[in-house]
Amino acid sequence: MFKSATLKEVATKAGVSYQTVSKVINHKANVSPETEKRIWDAIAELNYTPNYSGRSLRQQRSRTIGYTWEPSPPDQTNPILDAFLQSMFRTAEEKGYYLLCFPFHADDARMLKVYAHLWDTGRVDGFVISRLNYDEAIVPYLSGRKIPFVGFGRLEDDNCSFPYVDVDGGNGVAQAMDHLVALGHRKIAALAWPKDSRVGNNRLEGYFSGLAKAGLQSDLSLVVRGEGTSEVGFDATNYLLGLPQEIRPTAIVCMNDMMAIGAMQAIQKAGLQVGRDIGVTGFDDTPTARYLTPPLTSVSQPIPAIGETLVERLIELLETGTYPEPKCELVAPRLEVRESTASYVPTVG
Amino acid sequence: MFKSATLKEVATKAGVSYQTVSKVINHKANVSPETEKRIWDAIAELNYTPNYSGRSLRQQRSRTIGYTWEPSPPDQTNPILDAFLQSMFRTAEEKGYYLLCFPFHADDARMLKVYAHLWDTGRVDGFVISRLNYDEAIVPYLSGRKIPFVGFGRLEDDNCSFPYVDVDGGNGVAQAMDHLVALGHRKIAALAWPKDSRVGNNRLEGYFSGLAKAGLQSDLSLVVRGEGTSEVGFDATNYLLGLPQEIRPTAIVCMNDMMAIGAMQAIQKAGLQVGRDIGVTGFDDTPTARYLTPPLTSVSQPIPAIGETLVERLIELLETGTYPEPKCELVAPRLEVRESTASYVPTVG
DNA sequence: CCTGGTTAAGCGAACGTTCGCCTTAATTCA
DNA sequence: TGAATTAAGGCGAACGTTCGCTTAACCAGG
Repeated sequence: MFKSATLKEVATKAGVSYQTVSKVINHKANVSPETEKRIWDAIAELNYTPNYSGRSLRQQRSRTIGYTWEPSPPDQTNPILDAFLQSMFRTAEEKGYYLLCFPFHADDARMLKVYAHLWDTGRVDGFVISRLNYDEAIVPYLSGRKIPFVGFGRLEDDNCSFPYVDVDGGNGVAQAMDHLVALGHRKIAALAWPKDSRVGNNRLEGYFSGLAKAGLQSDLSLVVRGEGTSEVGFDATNYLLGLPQEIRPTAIVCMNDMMAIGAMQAIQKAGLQVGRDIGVTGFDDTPTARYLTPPLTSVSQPIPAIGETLVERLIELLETGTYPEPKCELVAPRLEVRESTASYVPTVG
Repeated sequence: MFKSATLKEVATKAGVSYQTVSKVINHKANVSPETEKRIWDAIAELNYTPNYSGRSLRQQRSRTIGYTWEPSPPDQTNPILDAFLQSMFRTAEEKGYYLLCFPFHADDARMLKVYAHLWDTGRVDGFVISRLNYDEAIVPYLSGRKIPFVGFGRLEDDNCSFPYVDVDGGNGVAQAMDHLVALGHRKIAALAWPKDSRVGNNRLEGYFSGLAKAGLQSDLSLVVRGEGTSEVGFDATNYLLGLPQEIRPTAIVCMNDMMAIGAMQAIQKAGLQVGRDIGVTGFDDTPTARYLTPPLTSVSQPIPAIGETLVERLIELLETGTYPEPKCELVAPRLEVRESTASYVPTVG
């Protein structure tokens, strides 16, 4: 391992004290132009790079951000992970920071220990956290210890007690509802997540507000809940298709793409055509959504922008000590209309 | 920001010098049992955690591993990313290391600068690299500077010039070929990647070796190349289905799942049944593979084991300075047989 | 000729460790 | 009894920075 040159070696070469070199590098110097040039020349010649450990020891900061996430189950792919991570890495690097990624542990106590260790050792200056759900233990822990963090997602009924950026899932689903209503649909079902999912409930609100806005009655027999898998979507849709004609839905709004995929399979298996006979919308705009037959209309989240915002805000918090305004932000997703909701022919009922 | 206690505070509390505390922590001490107990008690009471910067400054090592990867294009999902990262994080943590993840830059020179910066500043002790292709600039760079690294994947014709773990893609495709031949297929096509893809060519070798093993002639008009997207798979399959009956393939071996998906769509659009009329195999065993209709037979890579091995080897290299044996390793993938290759009825030709 | 203000740079100290050598007192052995 | 050995722990130094105070030289104004 070849060590890089140190301040002292640069100083010797330039004929100044090493502290002066430090000042020049940090643009805090009061030096003559000639001296400064000599110093910069020496730096270039020796290929000097400031040592990270020395710097962070002195400054008491690591310029490192910690992040972990709950891995997808082996039978699913996290469609946003790659873009989310890259956007955070890029933003951080631009500001001289890097991300330290650490493993997820399902055991809360174990997980908290890892957060604590990274902080106590001074390996990180703060955290980005995601997968916020009702029972999140990490938020009170970090808040209580005054450890800086920003969240991707918020807690239930949280009145902005910590800085976060979240997708307005309700808004997204409401957009899907508006779209379906405009196409002429009047009986619309929802495939929802279990009741203990905060994200799921938030999205589902858009379903009800969409109904209300269109002046439609909500019928709870048209709301089916389950884990967001394609099997659940398949089974739930079979159930919906078996309902009596007068209440059978002409469109199905799904809280994620996996359930939408299952719904489409069930519809096709029943001999119906997705889009013309029954409209289907998803949520996430998974990369595969556009390759399904027919391509799936889905709500798309601005993931790269979110990653960027999160990191920017955290760094600002770290460097100024105050929360940037607005402390909490809700960003609107966008509906990507495709053929799974095209060419619906309303029957005058 | 509450600082953790320091060695000195612990020492004061225990009534010894702070260097002695350090020795106790590092199990290098010659101290009486009573003193040791006093020290451990003080450590527990003050909740002391060794400072990371101080330690790495002194030891001249960061216990940090750098990793970056080429992000998937926005219309695709990297099916192995999540599992690969988590397996590396876990293994590293067990050994007291963490991963520093940094952004990918398409510009080689820019990318090299980031690697150099992370190394020169002492932020990382070594790297894991992936996406090895013919023109990989990073391998000679790191080798030349004697910077420790291990690779996921190897270079063309590389006689183990650096430590790596790679999937034996040819073996995987050969398994698929054996399977198809056993089912009675005699005319088998391949959907391959562009010629400049090392990974793609490696997989394709399994196609030719599979043909040879079965004593079948290879027909280059049955090998279609293109970017590994579902569109390419779709178009290529349409072409194959249009071939005259005597050479038209009864099975299609695809070098990834995306092309297999396109192939299945083209087959279904032509009114044929995947599995019974034409067999299709993929590669990657994407989580969605099992949810396609019909479920896709695909070659599955032991990703978590690879991540684990890579990190273990790198750490061993870092700590001992020598390459662990075997320096280079090729692991065999496994064929997951599903319905896309089921119930084929060979017609006596 | 002295004062006070710049300008340019030096210097000591500190951040929290680890490492190797040194000291002290007690013990052992001939 | 005196020298050699051992156990237990102290001490100085170093890793590479940054920070704040001091200093030396120079200059203009009274």
